[in-house]
Amino acid sequence: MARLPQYRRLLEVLDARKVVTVSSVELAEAAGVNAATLRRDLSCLGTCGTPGTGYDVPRLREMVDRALALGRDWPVVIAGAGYLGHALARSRGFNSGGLRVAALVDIDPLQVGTVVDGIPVSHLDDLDDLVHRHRTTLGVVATPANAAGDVVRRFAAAGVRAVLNFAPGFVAAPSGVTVRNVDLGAELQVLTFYAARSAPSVEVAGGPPG
Amino acid sequence: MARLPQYRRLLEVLDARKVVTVSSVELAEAAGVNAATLRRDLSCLGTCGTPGTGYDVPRLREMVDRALALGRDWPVVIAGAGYLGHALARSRGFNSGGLRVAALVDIDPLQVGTVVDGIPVSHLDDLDDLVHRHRTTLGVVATPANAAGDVVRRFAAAGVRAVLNFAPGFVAAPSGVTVRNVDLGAELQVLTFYAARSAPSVEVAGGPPG
DNA sequence: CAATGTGAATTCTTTCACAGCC
DNA sequence: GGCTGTGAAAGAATTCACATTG
Repeated sequence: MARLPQYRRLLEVLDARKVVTVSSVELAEAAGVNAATLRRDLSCLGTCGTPGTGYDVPRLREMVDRALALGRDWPVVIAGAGYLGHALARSRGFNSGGLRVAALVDIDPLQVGTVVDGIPVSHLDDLDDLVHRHRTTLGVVATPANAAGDVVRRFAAAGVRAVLNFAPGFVAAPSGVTVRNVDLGAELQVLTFYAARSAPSVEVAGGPPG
Repeated sequence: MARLPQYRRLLEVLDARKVVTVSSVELAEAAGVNAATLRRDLSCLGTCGTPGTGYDVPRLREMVDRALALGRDWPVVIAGAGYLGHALARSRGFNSGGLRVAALVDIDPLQVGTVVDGIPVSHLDDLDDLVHRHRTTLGVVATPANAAGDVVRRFAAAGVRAVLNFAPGFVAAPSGVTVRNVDLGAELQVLTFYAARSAPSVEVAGGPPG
């Protein structure tokens, strides 16, 4: 479910505030979804709430983490050490819940050999080596569009199981690999549509699973 | 439609290659969607293909641009001049088809006054002024999570019609404003789910319009 | 003949509404 | 009384299949 990370973050906040119990209505409102939708989402994780009371925050948080398979170590390799690669490497979302940016690769000689926030930048040609050495199953593409296809294939050949691609344009998934394409420019282009019509609304991006 | 920008990019590529005609099957395959889905998407723009032949690339491209209201000038203001703000300000997706990053704002004294790729970085307090001066209707939030709510409200107060929020956590839309929340960390967390189960597939992110 | 555009069917998602439990 | 979990209804999105058109 694409909404689980959203719930996870809210639970993190509640937990930090020592809130012990939360109802589906409260959590749903904070997440910007319908309460019934939230309850159905959570019911997929097994029975996790108590009727009349609500959800136990630490327990629910743990169940969400288990569903997302967080909690174990998830070393990530990012291809592309430009501004986007830097931003992702330093972001909390890529370095929490077991996720951890283990290495960056690039082809720019000025970048290769530098260290970003404690993470070394290696050459793209070392990708296979790095993936094996760090036991990496997740790759991220933050390169220009024309390099994306090649990089995804390299990730796949190295044995990565899933790739998050930020380069614009559709990249097909090599067999055995899940590829998720996120086009930041496209997100903005969709907004021009709404701004032109000016029909106010709230959206949460996240592709349908399948 | 969230897929129109995807089609737009493919048409751009075909146009550059001087391809004059394309069939729904070809275009759908390149975009990673079903041909019937593509045809229905395009039929919303009005009749634009010729049976027996296919779609005229330049003409279709123009129709997609019109549907997305591209072609006119879309000045964008980005809040947050960290690595992500830099990446977005320089990206082609934010600077094509009429879209144009006109200004950046930050609160860091080290950033304010600098120039990024020809775009000046001003102080957050000048946001209202900048939005009016550039006639901005689109805002982008690339700040830390704790600042996002405040910045969105500032954008709204300044009269922006739509905001793209990259800060994690749901930000509710002030009345009259469309807010699109994109959480890059969440995209990666969803991939852990697939990597753990290792069921290969391709996904294209993009929230359902609502 | 080849390929669009679209009713009809299918599938997926969201929401309602309420039985059951605390 | 309040709230969860879920069957059933409603609503969207996708896909099929074909009449229609160049």
